[in-house]
Amino acid sequence: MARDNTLYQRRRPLMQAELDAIPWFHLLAPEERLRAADDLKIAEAAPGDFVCRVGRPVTYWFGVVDGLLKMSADNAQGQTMTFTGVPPGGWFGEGTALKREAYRYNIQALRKSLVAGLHVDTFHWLLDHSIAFNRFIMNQLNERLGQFIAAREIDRMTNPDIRVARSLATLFNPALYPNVGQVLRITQQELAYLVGLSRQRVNEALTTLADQNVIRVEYGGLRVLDLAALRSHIFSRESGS
DNA sequence: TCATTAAATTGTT
DNA sequence: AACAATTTAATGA
Repeated sequence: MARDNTLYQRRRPLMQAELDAIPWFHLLAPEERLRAADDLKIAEAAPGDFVCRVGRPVTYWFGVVDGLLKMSADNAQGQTMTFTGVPPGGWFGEGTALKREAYRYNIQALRKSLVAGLHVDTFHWLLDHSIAFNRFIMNQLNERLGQFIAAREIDRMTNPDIRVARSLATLFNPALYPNVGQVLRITQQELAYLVGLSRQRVNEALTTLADQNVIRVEYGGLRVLDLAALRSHIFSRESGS
């Protein structure tokens, strides 16, 4: 498909407000910021557009400025397995960028999104020059490792309510997605795609979670009231057991 | 700014 | 999967 080329064609430099939406940018020293800002590109991705594909050589380290992306991979049986969503403020691909290898997963826009890219060479330059940037990357790798382990656990769970809750918890991870805050812009349909359930079942799970004051359902988004409960609470659909 | 209309999203069967 | 109800976004006076 010619679809992922459009991302290249529409890219442009970032505006100040978009730079402010990059969590690691303000960690840099002035001269490092100049270099980063000079290299950073941004492009709009339409729903279904690929930001990167499995097997392609790494050219950029990507981040979500606005919108919502889906991280997935195809297993040996040819089925698509979704790892996680990437909400605003999330940066990904540092593992493969570090090794200059090929992408190990597909990243696809779930809705119209603004995606920023930092060239791998600049990524390495920042690693060589900024301790703060190194700390950011280290923390990022550590958090994501935890996420992947959690994702495996989620996959083994049968209870849809818990699956939805845990998946939501990863999206509300403040370390990885600092721009999400208390309210995550995501439709129930989009969440259904991420979790692998029907929209109806997701709607039912969200209602249950809302009844327990763990979240609040809003139009076009969700507000988290109790993140710890989202991560760990055992939900019983029956009345007080 | 307000009223009307279309589109998107949600709640329910 | 389909439908109605609700919320938001877009349009134009």
